[in-house]
Amino acid sequence: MRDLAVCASLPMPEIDVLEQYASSVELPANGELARTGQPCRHAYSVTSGMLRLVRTLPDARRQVVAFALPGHFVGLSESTLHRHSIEAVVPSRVCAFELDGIRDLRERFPGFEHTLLDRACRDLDDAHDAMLLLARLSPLERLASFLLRLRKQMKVRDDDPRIALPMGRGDIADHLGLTVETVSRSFTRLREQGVIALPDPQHVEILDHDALSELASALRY
Amino acid sequence: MRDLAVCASLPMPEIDVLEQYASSVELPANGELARTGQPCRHAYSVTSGMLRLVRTLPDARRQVVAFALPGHFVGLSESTLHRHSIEAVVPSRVCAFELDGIRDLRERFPGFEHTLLDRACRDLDDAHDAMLLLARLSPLERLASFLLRLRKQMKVRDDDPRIALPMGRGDIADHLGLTVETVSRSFTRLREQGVIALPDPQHVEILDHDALSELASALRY
DNA sequence: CGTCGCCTTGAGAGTAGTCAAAACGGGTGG
DNA sequence: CCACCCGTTTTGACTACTCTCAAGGCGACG
Repeated sequence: MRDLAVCASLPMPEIDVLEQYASSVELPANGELARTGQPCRHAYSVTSGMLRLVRTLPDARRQVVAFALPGHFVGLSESTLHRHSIEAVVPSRVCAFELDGIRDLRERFPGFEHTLLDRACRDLDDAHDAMLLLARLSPLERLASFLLRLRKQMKVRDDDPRIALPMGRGDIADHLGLTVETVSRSFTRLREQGVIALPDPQHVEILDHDALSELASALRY
Repeated sequence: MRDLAVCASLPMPEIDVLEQYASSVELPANGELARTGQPCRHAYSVTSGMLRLVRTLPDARRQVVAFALPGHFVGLSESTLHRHSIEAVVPSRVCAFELDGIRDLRERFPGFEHTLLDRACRDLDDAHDAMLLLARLSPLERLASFLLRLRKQMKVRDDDPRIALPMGRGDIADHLGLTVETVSRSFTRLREQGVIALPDPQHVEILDHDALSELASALRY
């Protein structure tokens, strides 16, 4: 509990308070943590695994608004209803906080609010990056940007060229505003150009980091 | 000063404190308030007019991340460098706050932080809406969504069918991830279908609100 | 060994982009 | 008052790219 990133700003006694409102949740792959339209009851901190935030249109068009890795905090919103579903990409563990508790702590402990605001600002910057990506980048550039961002978020050693892709091609497509086919073709093209290797569909190995960065020029991570 | 939306949560004495850090800035049309890459020194509250937040790629591809109307608060970021330019769409007046002052007040007055967090959450929700729009909507749907959102933000009377478009077609295109030509053609198509009227390029009149809402189905404002 | 789901590859169609030119409007100077 | 110029918007013809539809490969699991 005290290892959670959101708690970094809290002194011990406050962590105990927060703990009263917290519960650990185990999710299988594709398990649903929240559904669009439901009232917001909890906010979540990812402990292990990976979540996806998904907005779906009536006609099944889908947008994966973000992937949440361990350390990420999700679920705060101005709205009282969930604006997107929250689902597990792979078996995951999250820490669920009752919003009442969050509110309570926000009021009683300014440093906590401060931490949340910082994170919100970062998420906002990320969302703006994503907007540029979706609006103006080619499929190849989108994929390159995505790979580099994922690599950075995974916090792998700088000299490790391997990236694990826990999510399927469909999730990547719906995150990058493309179709599965185009994502697949883009992977293939990067491989053919010698920029990456694909030992298997869930693993990428960066062969030419400069070329990849060049493609992702728009969004430097 | 005390009319500014960000001050709503502040009691009188605090407003006086904030005022010490504040200065009013007048901007001509297309005037620059901040430039990408510059260190962040101020945050801004829009008093009158309209701002645009712009990210530009080296090869001149542009993305208007957001338009800011009176009441909007812009400039908070995790980063110490501006991630986008801030420019006036039309002659505008803004209230500039030194970030030091903001930081100061954030620490000393929790309610202020709370207000900022709420606004950040709303901005984040908006950005997520924009992502879905950019990733999955057709040009016509994008334009319909844009018009309805703008109308809502302008806070016009519900029965007033007129919408003013202070920004040019280029800005709209770069906001919706399209080209000027496609934006123009989309306007024309909406007009031909009797959904809107275009008394002049800067003014839209909604003739068939239901049809427009239907097109914007994805994003209800 | 066969089935199922996911990923990849292929061929064709449709949509938005590109390039080019014409309309429109506002402002300036004759 | 009119002529001209410039920037913006609109329209048109064509191209190219991504999506769609369809089939084939591959691995996991029973």
